[in-house]
Amino acid sequence: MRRTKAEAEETRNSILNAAERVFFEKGVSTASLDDVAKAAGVTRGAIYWHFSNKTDLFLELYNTVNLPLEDMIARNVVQPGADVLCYIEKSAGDWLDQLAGDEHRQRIFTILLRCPYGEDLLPVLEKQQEVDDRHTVMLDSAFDTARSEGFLNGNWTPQSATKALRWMMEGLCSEWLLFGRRFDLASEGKDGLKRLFDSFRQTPATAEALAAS
Amino acid sequence: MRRTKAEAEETRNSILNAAERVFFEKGVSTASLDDVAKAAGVTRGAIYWHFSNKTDLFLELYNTVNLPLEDMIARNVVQPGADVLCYIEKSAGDWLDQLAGDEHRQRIFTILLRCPYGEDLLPVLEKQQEVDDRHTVMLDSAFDTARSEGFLNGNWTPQSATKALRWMMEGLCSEWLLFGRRFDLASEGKDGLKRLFDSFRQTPATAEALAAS
DNA sequence: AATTATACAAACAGATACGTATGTTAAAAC
DNA sequence: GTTTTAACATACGTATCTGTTTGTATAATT
Repeated sequence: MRRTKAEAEETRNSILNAAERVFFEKGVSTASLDDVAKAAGVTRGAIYWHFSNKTDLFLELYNTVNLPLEDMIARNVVQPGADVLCYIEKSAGDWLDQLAGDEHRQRIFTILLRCPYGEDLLPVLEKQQEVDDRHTVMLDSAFDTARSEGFLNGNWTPQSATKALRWMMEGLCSEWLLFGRRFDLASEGKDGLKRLFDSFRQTPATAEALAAS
Repeated sequence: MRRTKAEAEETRNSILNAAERVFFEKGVSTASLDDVAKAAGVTRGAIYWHFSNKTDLFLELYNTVNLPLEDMIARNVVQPGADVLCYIEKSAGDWLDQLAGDEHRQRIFTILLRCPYGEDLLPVLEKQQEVDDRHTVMLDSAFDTARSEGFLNGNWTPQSATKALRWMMEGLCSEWLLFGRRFDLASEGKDGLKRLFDSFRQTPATAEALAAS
């Protein structure tokens, strides 16, 4: 029974939504296409009509959330004049808020964390690395601006600050997502960010006091 | 052809070693018991003799490295008198050295990071959480000693320091293990630890200078 | 109005992978 | 020395899962 174009797009989306839920609950490799089909209320025929196989379905699912992901990073552009460290901190805090409030994003991230990157999903891994690398470069330059403007404490270099921030964010999100969200991501995360950025910062008073001692 | 007890234990170990390699390369869920058997130079009959199924094999594999894991944590006991922060930092650095130098441990950790914790491997996840919780408690008390002895900087609490350290370690190791060991874990990790612990520390001179300002 | 192409469902064939059952050999036990 | 039993290998049946093929009803095309 042929559906209209809009209906077809609707089933395609329902398949993607079902795949997200099923992949999240059972894992990408153990979930079968029949599981996804049943969860979407269709048969495997519909899936094979819209996607070529499970890997393709996973890649399309990844692409649906890929753009907002990169948007998130693009928002990290440095606005001249303002305190760069405050800006980076706020940017990271916003990221946490977004993740904490968006179950869709949470499921996708969890799937990506747990998925077995074996040869066929290699493009996903490479894209992840590419995004991470670009993010690292932007953070590096932002922290370098902070340093040249005298905001960065002496025992941090731009590169070390970038790494510390990235590692902390990664560990924070990993523990929250993989271990059952056992704490408040936004509040505890932003508290940690505040303390870390306080150690990044160097108030003029402190600098003078240290120089005088 | 019945083997002697020592030979049987040998094949059992070879199966565990093969399982470690195969699970690491192909992922736990996609790897078949026949893959493990071929890698070990035996048939599936041998595996089913020594283990009841794949989940059991995985659990046994997990148990073989579980003891050294907990040893690592037990080494974190607080030695009174010495600088507690230095002790924690050295302990974390030692952990990184161990991981960087032990491919066996690297493979196990990677398997644990990527494995799909779905119902049957739930005990593994729970044990991980239990170990993590004990580790957190020990770190909390250690940082609290540091605070009561005046070593901890004012903008860090014992709990926040514990979390920052744990998140940084987790993010550091995750990125190194899951993304192809693209940097030097020991040197970069210990450098990050040094800077983080410098921000934990509060030298008497700094404290006085701050109080005078 | 007849034809065609679309959007699926249903059926089919092939390949694994699993668990078990059975066979086989040599070490232990007696 | 015979029996037993441990330590596997081999063979078997079965349940998925996958990819393809075929069927089919209806929207779109003409």
